Amino acid sequence: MTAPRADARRNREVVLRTAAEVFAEDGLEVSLSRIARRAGVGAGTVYRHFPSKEILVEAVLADHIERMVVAADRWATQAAPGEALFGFLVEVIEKFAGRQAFCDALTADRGWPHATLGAAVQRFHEALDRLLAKAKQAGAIRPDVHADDLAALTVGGAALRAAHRNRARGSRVLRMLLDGLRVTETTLRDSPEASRHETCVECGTRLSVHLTGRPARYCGPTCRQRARRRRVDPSRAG
Amino acid sequence: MTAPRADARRNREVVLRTAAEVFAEDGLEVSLSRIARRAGVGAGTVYRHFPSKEILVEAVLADHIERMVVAADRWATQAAPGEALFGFLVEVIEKFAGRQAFCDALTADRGWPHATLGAAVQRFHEALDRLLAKAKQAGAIRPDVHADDLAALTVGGAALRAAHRNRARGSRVLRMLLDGLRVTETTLRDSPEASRHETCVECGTRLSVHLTGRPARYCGPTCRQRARRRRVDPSRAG
Amino acid sequence: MTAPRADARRNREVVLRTAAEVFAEDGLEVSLSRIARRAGVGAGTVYRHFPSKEILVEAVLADHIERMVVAADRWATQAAPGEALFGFLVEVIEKFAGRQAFCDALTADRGWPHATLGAAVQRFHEALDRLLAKAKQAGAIRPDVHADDLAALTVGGAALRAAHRNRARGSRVLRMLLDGLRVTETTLRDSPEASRHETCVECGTRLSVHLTGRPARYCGPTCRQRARRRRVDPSRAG
Amino acid sequence: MTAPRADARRNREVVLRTAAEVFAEDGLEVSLSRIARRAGVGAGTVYRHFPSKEILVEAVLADHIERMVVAADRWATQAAPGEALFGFLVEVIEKFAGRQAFCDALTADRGWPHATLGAAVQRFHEALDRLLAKAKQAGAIRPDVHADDLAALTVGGAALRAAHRNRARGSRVLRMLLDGLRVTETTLRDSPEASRHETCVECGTRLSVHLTGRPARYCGPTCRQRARRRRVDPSRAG
DNA sequence: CATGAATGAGCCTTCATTCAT
DNA sequence: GATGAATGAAGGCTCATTCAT
Repeated sequence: MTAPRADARRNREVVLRTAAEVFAEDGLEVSLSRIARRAGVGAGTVYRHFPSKEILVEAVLADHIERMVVAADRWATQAAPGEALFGFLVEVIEKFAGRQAFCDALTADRGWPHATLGAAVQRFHEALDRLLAKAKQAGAIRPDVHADDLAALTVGGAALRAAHRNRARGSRVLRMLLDGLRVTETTLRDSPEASRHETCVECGTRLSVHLTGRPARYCGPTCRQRARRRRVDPSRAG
Repeated sequence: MTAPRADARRNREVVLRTAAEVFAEDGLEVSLSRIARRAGVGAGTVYRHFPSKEILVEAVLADHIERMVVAADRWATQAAPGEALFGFLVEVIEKFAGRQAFCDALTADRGWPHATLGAAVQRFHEALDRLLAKAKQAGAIRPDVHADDLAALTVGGAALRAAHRNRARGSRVLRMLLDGLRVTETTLRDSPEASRHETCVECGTRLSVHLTGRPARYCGPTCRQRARRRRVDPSRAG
Repeated sequence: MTAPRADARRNREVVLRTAAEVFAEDGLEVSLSRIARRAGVGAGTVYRHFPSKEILVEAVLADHIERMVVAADRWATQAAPGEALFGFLVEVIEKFAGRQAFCDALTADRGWPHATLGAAVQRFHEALDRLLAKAKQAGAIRPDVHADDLAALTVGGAALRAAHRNRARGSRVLRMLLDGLRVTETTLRDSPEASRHETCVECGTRLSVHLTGRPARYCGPTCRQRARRRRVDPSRAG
Repeated sequence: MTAPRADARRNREVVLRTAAEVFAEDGLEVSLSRIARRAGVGAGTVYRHFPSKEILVEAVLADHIERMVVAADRWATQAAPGEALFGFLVEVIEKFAGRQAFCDALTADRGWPHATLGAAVQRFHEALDRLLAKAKQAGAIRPDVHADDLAALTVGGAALRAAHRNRARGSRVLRMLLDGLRVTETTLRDSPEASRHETCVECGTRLSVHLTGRPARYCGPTCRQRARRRRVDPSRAG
């Protein structure tokens, strides 16, 4: 009863790992038979563990995202808050550079019919949020940055890295961009912590200044509501 | 001689426009028959104008890139150098956000067998280069930025914009990143124009400081050679 | 009323000639548009003169076969009976070598839905028959050879010529074969003119010898009937 | 390891046999789906065994040619040299009559991209050569006949048989032709074994007679060289 | 009448999925 | 459980034929 389990589990691992390799090399379009052949198993075996190609794809993506969650926790315990956040972002970007499908998974709201991937993405966002909160507390990052911003930045960074023909310069540009998120005198003055905001805390639109009354934080009810929704149910965000 | 041409040319336009829409919506994988159906023509008509799917894809991509070239020239004549460059970058990013395939085309060196697309990309890079040169002359951007950096930034920016669930915040993050390229006191001090560099002008690696001798500009022979190649033959870049 | 006729007729000729060339070069499978393009006309013009590809094919084949009929008549008037027949056979074989479709037409009973080709083939057989009759009268060919035999020999000869890698040797083999049809002492003894036959005049099966009664000419009622049919209606032959 | 093989091998056989039938009936142009339907399998199954239509075609042709090689060896061991050769020729002709494509394969030098067919044709020629050599030794056939002549004769014979509406008469004509290859007093006088040749041994052109010097065997250096090439490398022949 | 663009059925081929072995 | 053969629905592409210009 336990003996065959070991075999099966190992097969599952092999298929998963092989699929990840092949997807990374040639995209999600590769045929299942190629994956099966490279994994050294029959097509039927793939189907035993992953009832459809879509499920296999999701499993691969979820697996990689879970690894990023693990990495996030590692950074959290092994580096100062600021370094942890930025180190993690760079690690994700490097890992996902050139793997369009993996990036898509990070932000895709819908289209993935099974829950596995959604849950992994959820955990990824939470881990990112934890790193971000600590970095903010430590004053290592602008306080008006959201976790969503970083998730999107991750995707953009990976695309940038993949697009730059010169790896070294790609890294340099990336560092320049990330440095823009660190606290500066200017950003401090603009941050939500300052008593009076010049731009909408939610979308950044410049606010008209009223000398009387409580200083405005949002450009209008739309952004106020949006920020409220996030506070109530962070998963819905947007 | 002109009579049938009118019909045919209009059909060609319709197919091209429809293909662009469908590609943007569902990616390059959509079937030609779907494009044909949506364009209101038969499959054969698509093939009359574009002898293979690959050619159709390239035509769509090249068309969009050419439009960006036109936009670049428009910005060049209608705005101050700094605004022209940044306005153009934002326009490209907004247009290409969510259109992975279009972005791929911008940086793909090879793999597109027909010359049309390659030529369009070439013109795009040249237009970008012209805007960049003027912006540098006007002191509106860090002088250590290359056209390649901006092309990659464009791709990354489009990905970021597409990835951010909140359009407004996506724009804000983007603006933050682009602002990082503008000249600041710090960047001035780091620029190649300064007498002594702290980082490699080519790749940004921190340089060890030697108090004697001519101040180093590169981290080593690799980067020095790379910069030289670019000066000699800008098209090879990298 | 007559002016456009001239144009049209010329176009018909051009298409017919071009089609013949292209069919000979690349087989019957070539697309009509290629023929039209090479003929310098539009596809519609081809269809004006030949309402379907099949009809065009038949027209080409019939045209070539008619030319052979003309050639047959030329040989009949310009050479001695024996030379006329053998010269004609060689000419047909040389012309049709390597043109499978043209050969098929010579013997195909059915499958060509329109009458044009059938009529041409009929005339070809008649012309062949006339040459054969004269040659027999002149004693230049074995008297037990039928027109059908020669038609089939023509097809086989063309195939042989096309199949032999060495043109000169191909011709030699062909000559050997044709010489087999000329009268020899042996064939004379076997001919129907001899009073007693050893083989069936129709199919060549050896006859059992009966010392009494009228000597048999056929191996049985089947062959007797077949010979009779040919005498009554030569076109049905077989 | 052997279990599924049984099914698969049987399917392969069925497809091969069915394809042969259909090709024989309707030519090489028939669609694969028709073959699949008639074989009682799905289109994909055909592709599993024959990765492209071209490969299937070659497999069918090679299969039939190999059978002829087997038949040649059978004749060689079971009949006197002369009968073996002529019996074999008749068998090939009867089998290939009406199967244009099969005949084409026998003489096509190139155009078949995969080696299978070429190898089979090679073996066919070698088998034919062995039969021919023995027949010559036995004095059962004119000594100036080459294997190439017989290959071409085979093709021509098949075409003749297919073209003749009357099977029995077709056979008779064929026999007449083949008899032309047997040794006669006349041919003996013309053969290369005779001390003085009147025609070129290679191509049959009449030779001008020189009373002095060694009697010529070839009409010129071209034919002499050709004969020499054949002696050195029979596969290049031509 | 000529033109050549439009049509759409059909072909070869691939591949996710099922199922007999 | 594993295997890999079988299936059949698309997809890209061609081309005979029709029809607007």
